[in-house]
Amino acid sequence: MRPVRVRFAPSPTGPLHIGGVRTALYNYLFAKQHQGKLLLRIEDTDSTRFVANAEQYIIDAFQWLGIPFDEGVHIPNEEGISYRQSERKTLYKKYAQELLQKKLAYIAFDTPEEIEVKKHEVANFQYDASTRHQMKNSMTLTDSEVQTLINKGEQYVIRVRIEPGEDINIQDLICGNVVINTSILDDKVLWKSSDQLPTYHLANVVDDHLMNISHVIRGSEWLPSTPLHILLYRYLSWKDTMPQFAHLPLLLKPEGNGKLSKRDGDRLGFPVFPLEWHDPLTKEIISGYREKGYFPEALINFLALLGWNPGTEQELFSLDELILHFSLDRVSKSGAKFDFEKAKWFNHKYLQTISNAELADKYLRILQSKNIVSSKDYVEKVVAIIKERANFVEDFWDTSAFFFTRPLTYDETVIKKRWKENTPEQLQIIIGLLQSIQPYNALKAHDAIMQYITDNSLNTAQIMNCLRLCLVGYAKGPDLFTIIELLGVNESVERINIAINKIKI
RNA sequence: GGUCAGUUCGUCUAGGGGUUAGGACACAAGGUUUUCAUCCUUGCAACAGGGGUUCGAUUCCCCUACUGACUACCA
Repeated sequence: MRPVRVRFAPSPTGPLHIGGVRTALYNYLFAKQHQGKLLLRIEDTDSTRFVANAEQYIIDAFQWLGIPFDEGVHIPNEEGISYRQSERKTLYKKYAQELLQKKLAYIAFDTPEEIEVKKHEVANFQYDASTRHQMKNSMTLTDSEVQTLINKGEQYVIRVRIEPGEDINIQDLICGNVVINTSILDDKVLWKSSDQLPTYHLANVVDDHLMNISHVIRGSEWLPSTPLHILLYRYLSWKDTMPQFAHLPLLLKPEGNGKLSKRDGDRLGFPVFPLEWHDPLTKEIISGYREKGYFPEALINFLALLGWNPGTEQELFSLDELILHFSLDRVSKSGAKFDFEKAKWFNHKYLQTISNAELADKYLRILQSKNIVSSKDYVEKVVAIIKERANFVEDFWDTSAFFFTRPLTYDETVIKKRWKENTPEQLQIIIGLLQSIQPYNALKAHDAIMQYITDNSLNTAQIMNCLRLCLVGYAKGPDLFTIIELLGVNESVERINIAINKIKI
């Protein structure tokens, strides 16, 4: 079997879409599984849609995701090969010429406007074998007429010549056998004189051939144009080394129907891009998974299972496990709706596996931005008891702010329910208990307070909730005795005193 | 309009001629807890419709419906 070489070939027209991330991921998994190579090629043959930051964004995104490429636009190589199509433009013309010589392509002078007119005149007009004789091209003009027009500086395109009536068989690794008849194909433009650039179809086939691509794994929107690509491989006498195709199902909107699009994310409140995108033109900032607090491993795990499954009940996979288990024949044929809740669950699972030290470092940065000074040791202890209730590091503050700042208000409903006339004096006794325990820790505090409650036949829930109210400000959160320990005796006592003074019934 | 493809719980999916159609997310209930979460347990919930083939179809075939992609000098 020939060495596996696959590519991810985005067009730098904007931020990398999450569907593109999945396509790249599947390419990566497939490549690694077969000890193959993954290439990053930039398909920037449409100068009109070029967006300045897009290429760097794509590179940064994969850097963050931890998907490395073996070759690509961002990786220097000794041969001086460019992986950017705009820099390979001279290459493509040669192959267009070859097709011209073989009479498998022809020159056409019809302007876009003229074709537009034709489309209005003729219903379902298509530039193909049935109509090309009515048009202005090298099949209707003589060689000298063509030459004259070119000499005059007339712009032209090179169109592939497709003859009708042939069934083209696509042996797709995911979709199976798909047959498309050439009669429905049109004579696609391969190359344009105006900018000296090829269109996607020519550039893609030429590059895949020259780069020795063994498998083309791409979105299923390409399936309909695959017959053209197959024809091109044949026309250029590359049929023997034609890559195998695998067309991935689309990612769909979470609600309703249709392809997941950029606007869905903002409308529904979740990102559709890996990283935050700063639009150079509109100055708009669109959120990304990284900024929302997703771990790249969690996003990858989630994406991997969206359209593929191992056939077992395992759902949590490391990247290495994905490489081991991934296979194209277990990729589903139907589109998958994007389930944001499940993505959060994956992140929750990953969060639990990360060390307290590492999480503390992340949390420390958030605390810093809130001008809170704290020791790493303390933050680590806080993280240890709150991480299980969080999906994101960004959730930490909401559930643990009281570890760093004193409560400013006290939950009214808790006061109403739990705060009695004699509560202050009970709390005074608890202050005494806290000040007397040696050593000062959660266990000792627990024993002392529970002893006090049982000795005096008090209502546990009432005492505990009032105490929590003093320390936290509301009636939820982690184990109260752990809070007492972490806060320390002085802070705990201070907070109780403040609360006794502030809370009036 | 044409071509191609797809359709199993709300969502992601497993399964496949005979199954109580399995799992996960979400949701609900119960347990645990001083509280809120977590966690555990349980529950809820699906083969698009119609024809065949067959002893038997969700599974195979056909039709219909629906959905999607494509139908650019965009990728």
